[in-house]
Amino acid sequence: MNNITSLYSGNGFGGLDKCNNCPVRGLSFCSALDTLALEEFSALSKTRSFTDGQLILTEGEVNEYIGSITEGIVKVYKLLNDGRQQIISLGFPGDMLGNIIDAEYNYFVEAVGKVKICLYRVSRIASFAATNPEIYLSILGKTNQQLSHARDWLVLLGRKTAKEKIASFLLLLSEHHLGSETDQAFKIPLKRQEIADFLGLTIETVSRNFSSLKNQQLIREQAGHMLIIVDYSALKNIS
Amino acid sequence: MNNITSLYSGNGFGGLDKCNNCPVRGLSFCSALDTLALEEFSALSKTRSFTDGQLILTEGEVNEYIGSITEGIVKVYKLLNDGRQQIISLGFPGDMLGNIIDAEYNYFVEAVGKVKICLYRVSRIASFAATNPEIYLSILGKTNQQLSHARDWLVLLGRKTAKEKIASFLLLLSEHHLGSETDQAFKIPLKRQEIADFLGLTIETVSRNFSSLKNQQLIREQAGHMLIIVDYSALKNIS
DNA sequence: CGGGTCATTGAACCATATCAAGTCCTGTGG
DNA sequence: CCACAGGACTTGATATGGTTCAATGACCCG
Repeated sequence: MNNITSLYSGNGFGGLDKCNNCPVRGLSFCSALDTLALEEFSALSKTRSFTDGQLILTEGEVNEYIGSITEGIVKVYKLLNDGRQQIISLGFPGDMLGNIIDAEYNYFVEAVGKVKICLYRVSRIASFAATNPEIYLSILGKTNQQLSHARDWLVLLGRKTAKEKIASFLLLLSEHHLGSETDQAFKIPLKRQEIADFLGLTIETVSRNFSSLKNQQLIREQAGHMLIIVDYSALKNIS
Repeated sequence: MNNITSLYSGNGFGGLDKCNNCPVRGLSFCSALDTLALEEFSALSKTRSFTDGQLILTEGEVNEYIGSITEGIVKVYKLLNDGRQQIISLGFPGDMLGNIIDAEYNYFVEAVGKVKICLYRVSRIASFAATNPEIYLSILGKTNQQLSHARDWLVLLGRKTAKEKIASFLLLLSEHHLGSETDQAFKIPLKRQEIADFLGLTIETVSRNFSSLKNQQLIREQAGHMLIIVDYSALKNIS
């Protein structure tokens, strides 16, 4: 076992330095806290790292932690009995993982590349909230955002064609500027099979539509899955 | 205009009687409040009724109210430019409508049959929460539940076949026991077109799969869209 | 009874899945 | 630095589930 539970151990160094240096300061659900509350809150956190493909949370496990992604990308997915898989969401830096409501966690969460997460015990959130109820509002905000994204994806899965799905997916990625600051190229973090599982397609259909967009000169792909959107507005129209 | 905004006017009679007689007492997000808080909270509410097909909330409107469904069913949906429609969720008694986070509301909500809703101004929730922060946790719980349902539906839309979708839909309805207490038959509240828009299918495919399930003797349909699930476990297997 | 909406059914078509090669990367060991 | 092995991706041929188009049938309400 080297999932979230077994890795939660030892003391974090806590304190405000940790938060002030945090790459997602201002994005995470903790960002709503004032300086005083943040100091107290940060003492409750532990930072953990995961490598590509590592399982972070599992369906059915006791829902003991929530976390905030500080670095990297995760995929959240569900499985059907026969192995069919649906990726439910991608988590980017600043996104919240887990929830403080359910007794059991209901999804699989897996690191896509190198990932760092700032973790809190659900039970400690409750006691912290006794004096800092605004943390609930903040978590509610993150949950509401996830709901909004999930519902957008419902429209995509239910009513969009394969090409529209691919275009929407690329635009989603481009919003998260995954490349260097200077370059418009960004890395596609998912494999074709994962893209397929995210868009409700097969790997072949994904591949064909990538090729088609390349032929239409709307995108270009470079070594190492680096993508350049050549015609942004055309892609937007398609989506 | 006779949507939610224009109908919010006049004084509710408030007080605990209202809540004690409420058909969704114990289901709604207000149920977490203790007697004292509930009395205060209920004074903020107004009850409004809607008839079949009436628009309750609109995409783009100022997000001024949240509500709790006390009677009836609503459909929450999104539209694409070209008119394609996806129903995002069905709201049943006890379910929350709207949110207290966003500045604008992002969906269309329409009454399916006769509907009653208990309404609160978002701005009043904020001031109420100053002394009763547990209301946030309660709203968070409802939001989390909606997220969970949305994610289940992502799997359905992305990875299930038409027949699996229909079976899942019928089981969803059966969980909400829409019929009389004594009878196992329940009413299908949606038209075929609406079912199609919920499941990401066409009306014809929905119809064909209903027929097929009838031929297989797994379900029966009576006058007025009353449905009987003959073989519950077979339906469960399919889903 | 008659007109409209809603639902069913049939036939043809098509977007996507499935099956099957092949090619291109990428990391590894020599 | 090259050879090679295995996985990832692409492309082609074929199959098929679901859509589309069209006609008919059932039901409800005036």
